[in-house]
Amino acid sequence: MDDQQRLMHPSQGQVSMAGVMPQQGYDGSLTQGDPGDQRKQEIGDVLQQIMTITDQSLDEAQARKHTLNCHRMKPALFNVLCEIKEKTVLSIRNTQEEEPPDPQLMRLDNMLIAEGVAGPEKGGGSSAAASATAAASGGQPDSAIEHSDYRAKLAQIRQIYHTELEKYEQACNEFTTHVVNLLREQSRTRPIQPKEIERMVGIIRKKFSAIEMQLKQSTCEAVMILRSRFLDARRKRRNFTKSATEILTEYFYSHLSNPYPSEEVKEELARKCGISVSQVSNWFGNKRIRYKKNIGKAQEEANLYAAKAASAASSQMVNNTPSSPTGSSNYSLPSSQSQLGGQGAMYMNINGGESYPGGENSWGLEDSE
DNA sequence: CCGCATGATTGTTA
DNA sequence: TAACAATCATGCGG
Repeated sequence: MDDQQRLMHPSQGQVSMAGVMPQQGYDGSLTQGDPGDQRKQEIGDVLQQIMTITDQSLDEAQARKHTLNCHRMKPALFNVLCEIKEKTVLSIRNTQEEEPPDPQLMRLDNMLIAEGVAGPEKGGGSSAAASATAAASGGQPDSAIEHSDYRAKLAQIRQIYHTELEKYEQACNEFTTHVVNLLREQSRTRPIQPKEIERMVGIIRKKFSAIEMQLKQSTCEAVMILRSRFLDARRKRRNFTKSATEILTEYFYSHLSNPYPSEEVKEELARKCGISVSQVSNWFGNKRIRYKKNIGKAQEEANLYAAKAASAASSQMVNNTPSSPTGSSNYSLPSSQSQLGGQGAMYMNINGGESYPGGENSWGLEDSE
């Protein structure tokens, strides 16, 4: 409050000087003997009273203001103040310019809107979380819980953000109204142009928008942390179900010569396993690389699935191995599982103990199916 | 709690 | 652009 009052007083010092010194007498007389001195004294007193107004209690000030306003010299003095003001205000006017919107603020705004914190409500608070759960549960049952959890937290952030924003807004309005009223009140004693009030309002708004920006910034941070905690799948990695892993592994080993499922197959596998296509792609990517890295270890697993494939295929197999066109993809197993026909056998490809899966021609060029 | 398994991400490459 | 390779970060059994 005091700040604002003082802010609006910069001209007072000048006024007291400029108003008194030249002594633009109302009767034209300049520095004359007694009458001039007396007038000078009077003006000095009036100015002194104006200056001390803010230091006084309200009642006292009110009374003094009243006497000041009724003072016979008030109108004249007021005119002088206006004149001086006119000169000084010009310089103020030039200094204030419309600055472009802060890019930082725009970035924050955009992000908040993108995250659904600011801007139009996406479905409406808690019900949004519920509907999101319902929608997601069709596809990925596991992540649906995470998702709704995330939504709930986001809604929480959103609520806090809006509450705070509202608070600021209210405080800003209250403060602005207060200051405007104060200035209006003061404008009876000293010259205050509407433009100045506007400017003051602008200053207040700017201050409050700076606070708002801080709020936005911390909200953004909170959202980022939330995201990293909930949406970064790495943090919430879940192993696939046993059956899913089994399906994938089985496919992998039964297509070991070319473990690159097509998009359609990936979709099929994804559907069977209850995971996404990209997860299937990830899985095969990981599997291929890890198989290559450690064939020795993979052999155990390979044999297992080979046995499975064999038993599954045995019903259809009569005599010959169904697919052994060249030596390319079917390698015979060293010992115990030697007669595991079909594709199951080829993962035992032994090429000098080197860990490369297709020997001289690594994966991809030949397909067993 | 440690170490390995494993799903996901990131950067590079052909 | 998909695959690869390296790496991250969590899951989980001992």
